[in-house]
This record gives sequence, C-alpha cells and structure tokens, in this order.
Amino acid sequence: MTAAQRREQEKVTYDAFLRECPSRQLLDRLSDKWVALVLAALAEGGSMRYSELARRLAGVSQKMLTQTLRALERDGLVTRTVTPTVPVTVEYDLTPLGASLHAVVRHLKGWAEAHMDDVRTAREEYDARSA
Amino acid sequence: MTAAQRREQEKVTYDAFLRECPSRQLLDRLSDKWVALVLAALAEGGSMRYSELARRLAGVSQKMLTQTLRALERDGLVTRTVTPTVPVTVEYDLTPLGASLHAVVRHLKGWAEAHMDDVRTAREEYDARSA
DNA sequence: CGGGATCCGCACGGATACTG
DNA sequence: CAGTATCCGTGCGGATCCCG
Repeated sequence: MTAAQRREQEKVTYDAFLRECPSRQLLDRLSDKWVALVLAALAEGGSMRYSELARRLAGVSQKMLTQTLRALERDGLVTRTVTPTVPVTVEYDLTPLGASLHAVVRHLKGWAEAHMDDVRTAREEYDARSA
Repeated sequence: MTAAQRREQEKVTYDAFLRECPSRQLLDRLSDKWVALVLAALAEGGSMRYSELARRLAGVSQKMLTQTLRALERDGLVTRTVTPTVPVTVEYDLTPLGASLHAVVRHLKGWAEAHMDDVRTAREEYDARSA
C-alpha cells in the first residue's frame, strides 16, 4: 500500500508540475478550438466587431466566441474596446503579444502544410495494414 | 426559415472546411494532452519502452498512453518495434517526421517561456480589475 | 510486460431564451 | 448589437478487469 500511495503522490506532484509548466498552459490555450481561428481572423482582418467575428467563424456558438474572447482578453492577447454608441459597438484587436503568438501559430501552420500529406499517406498505409 | 437554413448550410460547409484544414488537424493532434509530452520524452530519451514512458509521464493512464502512441504511430510520427522476447519488449522511437514536429513544438515552448510571464501578469491585472 | 475491453462520471460545448 | 444565464446531451478520459 505504501508503494501505491507513493505513486499517487508522484502523480499529484507531476500534475502540479504540469499546471505550472508554461508550455502546457500555452498548449491548453491553443487547443481551445477557436483560439487559433480568432487569432488568424484578427491578424488578417485587423480590428473586428463581435458580429464580424461571429460571421467570419461560421459555426461558432456565441457562447464559445465570447468565452474565447474573454480568455484572450484576460491573457492580454486581445483588446476589447467598447464605444458607447446606441446600440453599443465593441471592437476586438490583437495586442503586440497576441500578434507575436499568432506568428508562432503560423509556424505550426507552415509545418502542417508542409507535412500533413506525409501524415495522410502514413495513415492510409497504417489503416490498410490493419485492415 | 430559408435564411436560417442557409446559415445552417454555411456552418456545415465551414465545418467541412475545418476538417480538411491541415493546420486544424495538427492542432487537434497537439491538443491531445499527452502528445507533446510523449514527443518530448522520446526526443530527449531516445527510444523508450512502454513502461519507461509510463513512468516518465507520471499521471497518464495506460489507456491514454496507448491511445496516444497508437495515434502517433498511425500518423507516422513514431515507430513501434516489438521484440518477441519473453515477456515481450516494445520499443517506441521518433521517426524523422516526428522529430521535425518536435522541433516545431519546441518553438512553442520557446514562446511560452519567453512570454508566459507577461500573460500571467496580464491575468492578474484583469482579475484585479474585475474584482 | 504491454496492452485490449468495458463501464462510468463529469466537464465541455451547443441550443435556447432573455437583457441592457 | 453584444452579450449573460440556463439547461442539457455526449464524448473524453479515468478506473478496473482481463489476456497472450
């Protein structure tokens, strides 16, 4: 039992370590389905309004869009500017930090476009072999 | 109703587009909680056995570890070598493709280590403001 | 040792309705 | 227009048991 308990403790410690790990946190952010899309939309289109984003990312629920934007704003990656017209106008834009993150994401995109064909053929071979 | 139906259709089309998108697929892979960790472990430690990986990534369930390894093998990112000793020995290693992906992931890690402090302080400010 | 199969909880995301 | 609040289904991942 003592061995099992030690294992348990190690897992907890490792989990804590992972929560602290900056890379892990970044990965968790990016894995949010819409983060990369929002980043790309804002990087390409400049500052955009809520409804523009909603239209651009067809398929996103407003709940997810809001949630994503709040998270990005909280992380200092986008700015949210409210103009008190009637009705209200809200503009979203990338911060320099957000723009730099987008640059990194574009590296990912680059790898994807360069190598995903290899991955695809690997998959087909694998599936054919196991069939 | 026709407008709503058109919206629906647009969403379906966009969803299909996203499924085809190489970057999206890559992001989906990386977002799997353990993929990056396995990549890092193999890149650092060279070829490793199943139980070595399990020990190194304390906290992973064997189901997830197996699932992750299968997915990576299917994508041609790692090799799985079975040596029919008694009991069986299974070695996992990175393919060149897997190694190149790991290089990209390390860029992410670089960004994370360089900027996550900014993110952290941004969060604290945000939380303080909303409190 | 290196898994496969199964059951199960719960958290994440979608749909809907309402508001300033 | 730009959200907030609420309900709800399901799918991901953990735990457990078993096998070659």
